Amino acid sequence: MSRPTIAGVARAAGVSVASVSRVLNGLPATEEMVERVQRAVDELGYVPDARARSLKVGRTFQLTLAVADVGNPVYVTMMRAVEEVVSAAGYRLVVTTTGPDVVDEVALVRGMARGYADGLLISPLRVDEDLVKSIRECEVPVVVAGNVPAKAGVDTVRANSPKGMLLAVDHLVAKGRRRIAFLNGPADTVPGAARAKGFAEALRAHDLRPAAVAEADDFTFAAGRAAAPALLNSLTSEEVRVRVATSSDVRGRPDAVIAANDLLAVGVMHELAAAGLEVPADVAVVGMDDSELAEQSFPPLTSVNLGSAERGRRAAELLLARIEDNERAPRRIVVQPSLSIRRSTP
Amino acid sequence: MSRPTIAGVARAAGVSVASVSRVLNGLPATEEMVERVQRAVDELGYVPDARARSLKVGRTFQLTLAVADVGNPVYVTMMRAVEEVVSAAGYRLVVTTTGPDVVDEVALVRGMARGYADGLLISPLRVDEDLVKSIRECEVPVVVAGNVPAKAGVDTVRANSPKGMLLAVDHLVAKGRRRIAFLNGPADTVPGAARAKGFAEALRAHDLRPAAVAEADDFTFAAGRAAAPALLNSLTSEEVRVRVATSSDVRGRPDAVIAANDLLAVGVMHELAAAGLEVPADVAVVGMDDSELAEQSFPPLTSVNLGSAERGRRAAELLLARIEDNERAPRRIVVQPSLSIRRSTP
DNA sequence: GTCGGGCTTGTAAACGATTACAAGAACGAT
DNA sequence: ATCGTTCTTGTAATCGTTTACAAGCCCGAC
Repeated sequence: MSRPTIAGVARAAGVSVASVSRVLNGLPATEEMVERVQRAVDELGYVPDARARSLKVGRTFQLTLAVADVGNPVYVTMMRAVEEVVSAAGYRLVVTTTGPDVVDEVALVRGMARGYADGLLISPLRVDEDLVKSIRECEVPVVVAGNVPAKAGVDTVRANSPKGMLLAVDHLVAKGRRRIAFLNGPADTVPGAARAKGFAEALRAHDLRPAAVAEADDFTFAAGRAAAPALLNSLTSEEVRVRVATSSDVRGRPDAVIAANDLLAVGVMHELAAAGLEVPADVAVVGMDDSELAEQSFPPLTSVNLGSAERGRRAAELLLARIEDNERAPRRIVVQPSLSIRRSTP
Repeated sequence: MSRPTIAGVARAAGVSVASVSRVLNGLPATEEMVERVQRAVDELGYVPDARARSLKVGRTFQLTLAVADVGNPVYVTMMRAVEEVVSAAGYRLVVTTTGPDVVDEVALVRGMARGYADGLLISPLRVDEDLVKSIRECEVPVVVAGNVPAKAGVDTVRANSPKGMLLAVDHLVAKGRRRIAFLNGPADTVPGAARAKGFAEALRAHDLRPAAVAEADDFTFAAGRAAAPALLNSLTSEEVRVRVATSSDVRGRPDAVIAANDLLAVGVMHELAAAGLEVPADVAVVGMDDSELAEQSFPPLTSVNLGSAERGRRAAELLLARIEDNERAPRRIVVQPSLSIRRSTP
């Protein structure tokens, strides 16, 4: 009844456990030996126990991908890319969710003792001393998809948010928009900070001033909707000021909104529609991540492709390489963005 | 340099490995013993090896959730629910993707030898003899979120698609729609077959005939868009017929479309917009699954809630119960649907 | 004072694989 | 015929835990 072990197979085949193991691992053996073992294996339906195997060989053949929110479509893109690379290398991918708090991430990395997986690929929203420390001390190789200080000495693959932001602003400006607003996620997150900085720089490069800036509580659709009214209210007060000052065209109601990710952008579009404003005629909207949601949303969302698929792929490759050789110098890869233009911009 | 083992801790604390193990597992020990072990553990930063532990105790404390497509938002809902239940019970959740083919599912179940996880929760798109057989023979408990024959003797949690379909049709009829079309996913899948049947029954219950039926290659957004023209073409030919026949109001261009899931529904909405038709004024659209996408889409999508969160929760509970007691009689739970009305219907 | 009972702790045998090492078989060359 | 080489196979140690069992200790009761 109980599952057969290698000893059972050996007994059934009338050979030693070592021989069974050898046949199963493709080591040289005689025709007849292979034949006998194979028959016994088939007959008993034997499958090697992964636990025992990994205890002995010191590897689990599992890799963990930790993301903050499975509901964020950007992780779908990334996950697909990671999955492809790691499964080609013979690993199983384990996906876990950390939630938005850095303490959860630290706990995950700490608890990531050897034995659960052979490597960890983490995309942290917030980074602090503790997290960096726990990553350095982690017993298994860790690759970060995101931005951690170079001195952490860890492999990283990150996006170039400022450049991406510039692409978005370039595009909007080329289409004649000058009153550009920004809906960020939490500014105390790594991507939030990077995008805030990028937005400011990009506007400066065009000699523009932000039409409005708001900050959502989270990188989610709901938070985007919730924060949008603040953006809309600030529009209103801008409008008031315009009427008083009759200023240049850089004042007045924003004619474009850039959101820090696609979920927020879609949230904004809903609120714009609720306010009776048309996209892109009245207000153009640009998202970031170029996730599947960008093409599914209506109108389809112009979005900055921050290379999530490529980041996933490169990060997975880095992880595999480090598992191979833990002494190699840490690499820091930056993936360049591109812009996917769709109908939410003119 | 290398990771400390329980033997190292024992040496450092000047006690036996058994004592260390006992302290770590909370078995009775003297104050002083606990103290010494604890200090040694802290000092060395010892963490038990999960592999060795699970080899000995025969459990991995991991549960696997296998879904067909991580990009389908319905699985996000389900995954969240499952995660909550299993992590409360002290298990880690491993999510894997099977792809749309039944052979992949069979391979997954077969390869699910004890040692990778303590249980499997699978939501198969297609079910055949082989799959049922592999599930019955699987060494770890398996719970199916979906419909498999009762004779398979396996715990299942499934949705009530026909009832859900009826809710959708009831709603559309109540709003005065009579020319109802249906965009299904592949009819050779379990949900595809159930929904086709449900749609036919629901229309019959209202003495209506289908305005049009089309079948997408997949339950994805892209497949939905690709299949929509077929639906639209059939609309056109219907329209032609109407012009010729001046028939009753059950003929003519569909004034409502029900899609077999939210992704397909959103795909249809895109094509409707491209054809210059307004939702819901010209055509009402109803999706199924009531996933996050339903509220994110524009207009927000009326969708049949097939209870994915509850299904996930119940399935996880069933799995935990079966792990507890593998002899209990298999249960077959059916979760009742409800309708989430949004603005894609009048 | 001795003996039995209850605790605490240590010794050693698992769990199910892989693999170093040694022994045995086969075979060609001298 | 004997020796050495090579190839195959088996024996046993090992990975890092848990846990059954035994041994030792302290204590109170007779």
